[in-house]
Amino acid sequence: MSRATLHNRQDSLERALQLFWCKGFHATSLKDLERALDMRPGSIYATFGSKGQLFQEALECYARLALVELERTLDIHESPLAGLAAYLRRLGGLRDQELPSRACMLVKSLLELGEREQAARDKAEALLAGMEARFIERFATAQRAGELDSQLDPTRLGRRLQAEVMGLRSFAQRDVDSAAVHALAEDMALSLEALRVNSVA
Amino acid sequence: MSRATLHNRQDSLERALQLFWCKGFHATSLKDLERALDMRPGSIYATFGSKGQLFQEALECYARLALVELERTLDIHESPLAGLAAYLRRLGGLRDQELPSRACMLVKSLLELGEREQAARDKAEALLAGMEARFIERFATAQRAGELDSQLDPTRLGRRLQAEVMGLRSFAQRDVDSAAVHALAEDMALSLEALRVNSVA
DNA sequence: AAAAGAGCTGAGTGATCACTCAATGCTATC
DNA sequence: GATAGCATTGAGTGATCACTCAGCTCTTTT
Repeated sequence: MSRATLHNRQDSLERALQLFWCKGFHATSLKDLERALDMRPGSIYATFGSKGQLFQEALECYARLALVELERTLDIHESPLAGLAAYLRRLGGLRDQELPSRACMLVKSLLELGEREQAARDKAEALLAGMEARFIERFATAQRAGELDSQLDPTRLGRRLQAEVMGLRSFAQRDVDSAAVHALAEDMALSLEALRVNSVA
Repeated sequence: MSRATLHNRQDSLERALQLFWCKGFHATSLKDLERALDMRPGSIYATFGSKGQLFQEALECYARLALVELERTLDIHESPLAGLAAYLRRLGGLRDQELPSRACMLVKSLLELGEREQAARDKAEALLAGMEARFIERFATAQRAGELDSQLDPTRLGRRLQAEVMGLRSFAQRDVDSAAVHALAEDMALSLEALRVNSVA
């Protein structure tokens, strides 16, 4: 019966993600979205409901991709601590990649959104909590594996790491050269590796 | 001859700063500013030129206040490293104060502004570079005072500290309780103090 | 080929955006 | 009290905002 959809939903979502990640919520207009998705307003609203709902879906899509990326990096390292350090070093290459923004979209949203966009704000908040939880989990694993002093608190370490990532990525958004970002990531990775029990060296 | 000005310029600027810091550039409308400054559009434009120029002045005002605050904290500590650690610990109390935002306005601006607001973006960029320079300077002083290993690079340490502050303040913007922010700041302060040569402990 | 049901279109909605300017208000000087 | 001159006003500018919906197009079913 029905007409076939012209646009793939996931593909449209990823295009919207690029835009929102790059320009933020407020600076992205429906005109921008129409252009990027090659869709007319009616189709956008029929598919995604509203600009706010589309943004929230984009946030979820972003966090999903970010988590996959994190997981992939962690998986190729047997040692939990080495995996987390590798994740930091990967972020050191932020300025070398072609990305919509060097900064984390969740942090951008957390800082940009106000009470009027409460739902999206809550979504960003929740997704950040999810990332934090993953970090904490990994530190707990490291502790069970004996890589980490049993007196250290995985929760504090996880939050610390999240703050480091937030700082690293915000710093990378500055107009600094690639080497400075690499050096910063390296310093952070070294600090993290210094937590290893048999590396008091 | 002329009529006396009704509004104190600096006072108006600080009101605008509150608004911009809280809501960001895009989400702050002229209606909001008219209300907060108790000025009609004509007066605002006669005094500040445009929304963008007013924002830039607010950025400068913010950075001036932030630098004074940093300087005050550094001044009451003889040891450069102790001063920087105290600055971090002060930021640990972010959630306990009544502020427009826990996050740094310069970082918020850096993440929010795009090419269309290039001038304000450049301003935020420059002011962040100024803060970084102050951090680096202090690490260099610590090194000359023998508090810091001569092999360490004050520039890298300064950038690292700026990234830590960015991360701490962004993290504080999350919906976490005050204790978590205090703990995070404490952990960062301890890391910084661990750089002291005679504290290998 | 007709009908039915879905997706798509794009001109148009009222609201709000940043901003302007002719008129007016106020004060200091003569 | 008249004049000069800057500060202030606020209704109004065109542009853009997010969003709607009646009509159309396309595909499948009968």
